[in-house]
Amino acid sequence: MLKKERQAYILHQVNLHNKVLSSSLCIDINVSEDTIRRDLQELAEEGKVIKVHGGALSHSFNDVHFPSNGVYSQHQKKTIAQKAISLIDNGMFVLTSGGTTILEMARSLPPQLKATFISGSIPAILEYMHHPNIDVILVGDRISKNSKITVGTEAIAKIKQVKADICFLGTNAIDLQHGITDNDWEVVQLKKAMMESSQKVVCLAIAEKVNTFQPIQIAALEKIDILITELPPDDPILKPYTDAGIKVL
Amino acid sequence: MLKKERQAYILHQVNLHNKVLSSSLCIDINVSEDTIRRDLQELAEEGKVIKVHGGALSHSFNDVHFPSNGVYSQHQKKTIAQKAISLIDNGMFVLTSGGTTILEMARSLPPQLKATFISGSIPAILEYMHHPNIDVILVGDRISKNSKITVGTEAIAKIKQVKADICFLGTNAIDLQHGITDNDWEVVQLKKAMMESSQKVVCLAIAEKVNTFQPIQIAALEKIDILITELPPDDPILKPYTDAGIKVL
DNA sequence: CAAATTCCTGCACAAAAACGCAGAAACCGG
DNA sequence: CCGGTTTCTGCGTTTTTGTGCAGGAATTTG
Repeated sequence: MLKKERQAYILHQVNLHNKVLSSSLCIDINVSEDTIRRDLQELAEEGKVIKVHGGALSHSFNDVHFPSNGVYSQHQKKTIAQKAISLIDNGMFVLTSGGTTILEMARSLPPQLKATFISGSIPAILEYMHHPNIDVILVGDRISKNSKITVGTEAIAKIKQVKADICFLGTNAIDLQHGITDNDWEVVQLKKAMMESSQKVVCLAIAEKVNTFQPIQIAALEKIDILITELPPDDPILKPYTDAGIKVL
Repeated sequence: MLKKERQAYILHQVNLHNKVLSSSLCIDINVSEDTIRRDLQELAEEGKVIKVHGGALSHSFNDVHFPSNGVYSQHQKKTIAQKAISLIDNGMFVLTSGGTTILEMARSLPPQLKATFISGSIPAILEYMHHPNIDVILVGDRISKNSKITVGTEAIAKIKQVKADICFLGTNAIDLQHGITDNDWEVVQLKKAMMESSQKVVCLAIAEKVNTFQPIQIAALEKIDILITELPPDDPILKPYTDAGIKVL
């Protein structure tokens, strides 16, 4: 990996997460801690980041508010993202839906991962594009402006042509009775197609979405292989899902 | 293998993968590392790539690309954008390529315009998405990270299905002898398809691109209907194009 | 205040760049 | 066809750059 490339990656991470730990960086990129420190020092001299003990901060972080946590339950989503990423191996074909949890996953992908990601979500695609080693396939069709993903028969047809290894669904609602449900007809059609085109189906859901439901059903519980929340797998809330044969992480 | 040939290959690799290692290049092409370095140096001096220790990077890495022209030439591009927009009427189907000039046009679209825009350029799509009255169709396929547009046979096939009213091409080089030319093979294929699918073909080019050429031809001059630059239509530089039957704005 | 990180300095080693040079190929004007 | 020039390429050698490692100093944290 080239020096500039590495620094671009660091900068990207800093701008996304507002902070970065040199320890986690040197695991991600797989270089010595010294190299990371030298990179951070250079970036700091160019005024791109603010160097602090143990890592670096984004410049915008210096300003007023303290946005990272709380508001969008970002911390929980990061936990979920980490678990999800452990399921991805080099060379895989990965289908993803849209949504903020998926976005968090996209941002946290380790840079040395080589895989092919397929999606119709514009924000997710933007993240995948920044990644140095990921091939990106964009599913085309009409764009739904409020969900920022491509929807329509063309998109569904394209997804059906794919045979992906794994599929990650940002989940708006899941419960025992209705399975996974959502409130946008077109998004539901897409997610159905994605599930059919994948060997494994993984649902990402923050705990507050568990045991809630929405008007339209995407699929019954049996169709789900893995469920990921920010809670430990043995949390009592998740027990019924484990009992239903779903692997819970 | 000829020098020019080699450099075109290098450029293509950079445009595809965003980076090249000089070590891998000299294995691929089977020349000494010195030759590669000299090629990279030349390309860097022409501003085609950014040379770094160990290889070269595409411009999209460096945050802002200053195209030899100190001030971004944004003013010229705004002028071009205004002229281009005057060609769009309500209800039209509009095909657009990528590039900064197209982007400037996308930003300047009047909010009451109701039309359908079709493109594979991610930055352009982002602009269209923000527009209140425009329907956006995204052409899907593999994403070229450097040019940030979708490329590949799927994308071309989709474009060929379209019958658009007008097509706007961001133009890298145009001259009397070679017509419009470019340096990325995959982008060239796309632009060709777009021209064939449109009733009218409009080229947007800042004046410094006029009377220059690149290795790969997109189309001869005769295929162009309208040429837009920031200069007044009667500027002597543009006279030969008017004589060739092109409408110049 | 004590333990654990993290940071800095100097150093060593490897990879890549720069430089000068020489042989080979292409070009060109008689 | 030919001798001279230019361009291109590859090979050593030297210089620079990038990276990791070991130690001691500085800092955070409990």
